[in-house]
Amino acid sequence: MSTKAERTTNYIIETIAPIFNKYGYVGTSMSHLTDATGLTKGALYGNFENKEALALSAFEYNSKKLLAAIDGALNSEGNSIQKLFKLTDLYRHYNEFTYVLGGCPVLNVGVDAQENNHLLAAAVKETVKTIEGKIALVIENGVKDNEISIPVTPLQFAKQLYTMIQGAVAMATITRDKKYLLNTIAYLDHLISKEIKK
Amino acid sequence: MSTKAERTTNYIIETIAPIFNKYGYVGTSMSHLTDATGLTKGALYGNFENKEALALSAFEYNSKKLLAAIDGALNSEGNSIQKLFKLTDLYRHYNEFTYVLGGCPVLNVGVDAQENNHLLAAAVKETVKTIEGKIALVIENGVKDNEISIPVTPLQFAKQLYTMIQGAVAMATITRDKKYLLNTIAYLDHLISKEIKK
DNA sequence: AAATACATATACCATACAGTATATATATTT
DNA sequence: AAATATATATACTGTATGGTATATGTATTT
Repeated sequence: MSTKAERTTNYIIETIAPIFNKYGYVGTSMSHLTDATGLTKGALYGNFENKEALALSAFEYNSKKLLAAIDGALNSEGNSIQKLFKLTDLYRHYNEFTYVLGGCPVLNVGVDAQENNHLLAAAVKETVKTIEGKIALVIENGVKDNEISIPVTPLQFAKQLYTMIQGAVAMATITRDKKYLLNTIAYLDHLISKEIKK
Repeated sequence: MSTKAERTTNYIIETIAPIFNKYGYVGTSMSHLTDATGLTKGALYGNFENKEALALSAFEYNSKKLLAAIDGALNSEGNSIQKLFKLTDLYRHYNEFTYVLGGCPVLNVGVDAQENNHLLAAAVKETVKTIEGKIALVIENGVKDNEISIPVTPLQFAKQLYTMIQGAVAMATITRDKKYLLNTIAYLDHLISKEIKK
């Protein structure tokens, strides 16, 4: 059984994660957090050193959820091509998926923290690297198994793929229009089935 | 000859534009702005109604600079394909271009203002629409002149193109690695010359 | 050059901010 | 159940925030 503090800590993190993600590091105030959690500053500062620690935990929480979803797609049954389709499927519905997270953590925190919190910015960079690595691994196996043929290295291709996906995420976020996701994913599915599949 | 206030107003806008773009709407404080301009709050509030008006003017200033650069590319001499290459050329060096603006205004303000300032968010949306329209026009003329062949409408293709570009901008911003821009632009140049050029 | 209009600086609001010391309440152990 | 350890609430820092009234300074007009 977990201690009271552990449960409170978890409750705080999952409650504030979408808030930091939506309003950004500077845009989120401690009163935002006390309001949302129904706890006092005493409770928050009893479980976290400061605002920065709260924001970092919030991002890590969202990042883990995202990475778990990506893992779910890329470690699913089937060959490499099928795994990539599972990934594009995730991003086809990324709007709904990220709703509870308060938006895309990579995009929101990545852009927001850039000049406002360097620890957060570094954490996002790390998440990006992890995601690209996961995609690259699937592609690498696809090449090994003679399912996939690409003109660049697996990591390079993974970066290209993820860049296009994040472009759709960015545009959908900025314009609040999920068609960007739908159309880009349609394009990527075409790319996967017609261009890289042997 | 312009009045003193006009000159001061212009000086304020061009000085604060990169600051708002870098630190965001909430992340930028009035003391940031007085420090950067060397002026007092009296001067700032004498020329602008409030912080929001300052931020809107700052974004409009950056937006105009961006649109002017895009116009410079798309209205250059040559056929439609050549114009598109001029556009990709702009984004190949987008890092250097946006340095004085404090980063990409579409990405930075688009993400930052989303939940923090709805007027700003709407202004970015408008800028996106304008950019997509400009690109679509060039593609439309290319189709008319029988230079270009695309499987979707010109506007749809323009949106796809801009989405990929903004993906590279986002990734380059988040990771501070301009290779994303170079590689994506290389891919787009290939796409233009091998896929859509007749 | 004097009078007037305009622009900027100063000094000040009230409020919100992140953070803390300490008291009170709640779990956990004995 | 009592004693102890732990967790949360309260009340309070000092500072920074956006914004303003007014005084001072600077252009522009006459």
